[in-house]
Amino acid sequence: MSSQKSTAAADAAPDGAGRAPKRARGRQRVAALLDAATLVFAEKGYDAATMTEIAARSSTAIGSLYRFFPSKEALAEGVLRRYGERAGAGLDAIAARAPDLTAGDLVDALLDLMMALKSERTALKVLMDARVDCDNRRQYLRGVVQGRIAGVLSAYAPALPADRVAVVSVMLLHLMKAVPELAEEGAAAALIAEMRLVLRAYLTAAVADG
Amino acid sequence: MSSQKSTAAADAAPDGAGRAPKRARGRQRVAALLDAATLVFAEKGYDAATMTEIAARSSTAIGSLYRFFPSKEALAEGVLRRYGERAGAGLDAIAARAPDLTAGDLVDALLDLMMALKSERTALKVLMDARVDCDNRRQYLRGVVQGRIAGVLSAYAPALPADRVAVVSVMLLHLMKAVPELAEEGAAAALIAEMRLVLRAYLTAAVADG
Amino acid sequence: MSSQKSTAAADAAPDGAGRAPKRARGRQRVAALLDAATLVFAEKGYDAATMTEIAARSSTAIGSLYRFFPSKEALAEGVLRRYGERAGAGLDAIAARAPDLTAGDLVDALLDLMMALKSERTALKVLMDARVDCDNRRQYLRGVVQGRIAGVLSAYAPALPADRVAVVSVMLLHLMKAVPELAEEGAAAALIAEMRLVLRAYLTAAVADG
Amino acid sequence: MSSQKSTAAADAAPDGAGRAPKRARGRQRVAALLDAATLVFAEKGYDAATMTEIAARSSTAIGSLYRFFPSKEALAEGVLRRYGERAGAGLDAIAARAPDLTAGDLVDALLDLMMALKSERTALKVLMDARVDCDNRRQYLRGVVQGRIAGVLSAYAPALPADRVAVVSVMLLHLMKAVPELAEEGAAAALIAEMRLVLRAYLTAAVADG
DNA sequence: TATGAATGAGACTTCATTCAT
DNA sequence: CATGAATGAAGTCTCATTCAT
Repeated sequence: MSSQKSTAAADAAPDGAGRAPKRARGRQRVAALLDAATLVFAEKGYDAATMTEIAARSSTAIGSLYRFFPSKEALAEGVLRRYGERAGAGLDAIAARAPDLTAGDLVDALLDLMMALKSERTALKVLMDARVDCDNRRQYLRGVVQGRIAGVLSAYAPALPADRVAVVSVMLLHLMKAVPELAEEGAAAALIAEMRLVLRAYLTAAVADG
Repeated sequence: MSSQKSTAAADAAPDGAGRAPKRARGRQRVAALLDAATLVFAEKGYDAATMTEIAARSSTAIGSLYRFFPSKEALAEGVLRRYGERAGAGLDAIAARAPDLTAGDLVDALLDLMMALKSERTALKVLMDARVDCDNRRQYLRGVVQGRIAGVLSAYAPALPADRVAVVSVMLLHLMKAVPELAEEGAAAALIAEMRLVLRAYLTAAVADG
Repeated sequence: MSSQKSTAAADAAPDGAGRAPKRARGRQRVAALLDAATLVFAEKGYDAATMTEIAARSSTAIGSLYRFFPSKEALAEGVLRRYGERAGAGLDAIAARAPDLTAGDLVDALLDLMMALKSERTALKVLMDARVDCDNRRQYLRGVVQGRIAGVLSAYAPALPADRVAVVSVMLLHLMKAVPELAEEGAAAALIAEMRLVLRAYLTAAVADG
Repeated sequence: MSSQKSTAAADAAPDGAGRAPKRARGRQRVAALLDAATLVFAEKGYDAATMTEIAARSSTAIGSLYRFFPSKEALAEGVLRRYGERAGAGLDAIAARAPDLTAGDLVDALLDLMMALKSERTALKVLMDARVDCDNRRQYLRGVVQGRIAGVLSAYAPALPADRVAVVSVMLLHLMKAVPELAEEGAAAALIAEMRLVLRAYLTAAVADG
């Protein structure tokens, strides 16, 4: 609103309202870059994906891509981080409702979340498999998501002892990882339904035993 | 009886006894190459793995690697094929014993096989995800292993209707895929035990329902 | 008038005058690459010529060479194409003057053109012999040059029947091909003079007979 | 005739008659190798021709090829040398008959020889263009053939002064070089006939002038 | 002596990253 | 700050040549 003077004479108003649009534009750009990166990583794999294609897919100059993400690894990290945020938010939302859910509803909620993040999951798998930022990022993400699932589980079954929560939540995460792949098999619907049974049976048994 | 060939692929000399050593050395070399390739693919991923490193790890000149596997893709196919053979053989052996096994024993047998193939499984995952020989080999392997699992299931529960066998065996495969990853987590032993529970519960329920 | 661009391809900036320098530099770079390629192909032959040397000779990074010519074959095609353009232009110019020339003058003009293109001719020979882009480019070039010579001949001797034009122009082309090689022999001057005699005699006889 | 004992017990009679068959076999082998080499060089060009293919085409083990020709360059030199011998012999034969021939007959004889050596000429061209054994062999061959043509010319026209013989024979060689290429054009027959005219006209004029 | 598996230098090509404009 | 041409390290693959059998 306040300025289209994108090229010259833009160095007034150092902070307050002047740079807001700039920052907003930056955010949009970052989002577009992450979208494109997620897409291309998922399609081609980490190594085969090229920075040039990612830039092109988001209509960004390659130089600008490097301004926001100073390396391919940083870009991958960005994709991973955003996934972590989204998955975390989804899991937190489920955790909030967990106390009032039946086992079946809880499983449905988790499966729905998984399906919603399906495209990002593919990119995620590729990036985790690529030996990129192996230890730092991987640990982090694992921790974030794992911890959130533990949170959901605790909220759902407050009586479950901590050691069981740890084991069961890891198992739940691993079981849910299979969902996006099942969704690509021939009989996707039947398999997802079957997975719902598996999860519900496991969850019920785990909570009862605990 | 007369040989010390310790490595693998040990169907001994059915040839004219003339230049057995030559062929034997070739087989050893191929096995060493596949071992190294499996290792490096698992460590680095398909693209990041370099033919040079695979050659070096098996103490082979790069030219010799290319004599046996004329391209990186062919090498990946070799790794996949060998995995298919080993997994197939293991599953067939289990299928033979299946009629006499309890659910718990069957699950144990499957888990043991999975653990035995653990290192190869990691390479397998990477190679299946890589956009290599996508359709031909992937379909084939999937078919071979999937079919073998269906065979095991049929042998174990002959009364299970065909459509259930199909769905349940796909689900079993996907569940077992998680095993190698679980084995790399912190509390590996507890997680494997937990997976045993999951599988036994699912298998029992599936057979009872069917 | 305002420019020092000494190299070639000097059809000056018909663009929007905005980023002329960028395009001009590209043109210069392409010209330098083609010059170096022509030289190296001529010296070493197609296969023995290395992209690395061609890049080095034109003070270009290997990556830049590949930006302009995405493969060795494309580079060879570029060399061929430029030769075709230059030879075509030269022959067209001769055709325009042909009606007013004596046989001797016409032969001189053709020989002069041949000598002017001498260095490119050597590269051309090598590239035509190489089993590269065999059919497409080869046919094309042959057609362009052959057709232009036929044009010169028709302009010079309009009464010559079409079938004779075809045969005679092919023969002229083949005779002229020997010129660059003669120029590298010991007694170059004498041989060129001799070739002038051969051509004049043949041309005169052919036109008279026809 | 004297022995079929090709495998064993052939090490008696160290020199005289015993090793004759061995030597004969060697000669055959060399001839087969040169034939294959000529063929493959002509087909693929010097660089693209592989020692392995040349060995295979002559049913020779690669190691044996290297026993007779210790390098690819040596093999090329062998091909060139044999061509020189054959062309030299042919030209000598023509020289012997030259005094009794008309210009037309002489040209016919030369063209016939050229056509007879056509396949070898192709290999020759490829090898001369490849910058192999550039100076030594090339000079040699050029000298041998050039000298022989000069011999033919002197025999045909004893009155021609030496300096003219030199120039005319070089020109004749260069004109004849075009023959194999003309033979591959569309209207081969017409072009060969045309070339006969060119050569006869040039030869007649040169002898008359001289 | 014949054989052909083994060797490794070096070619073509790609692409992450930089920096002049 | 944006742009995208330029850079060069590194990867896959070939093939002349050697040498153990």
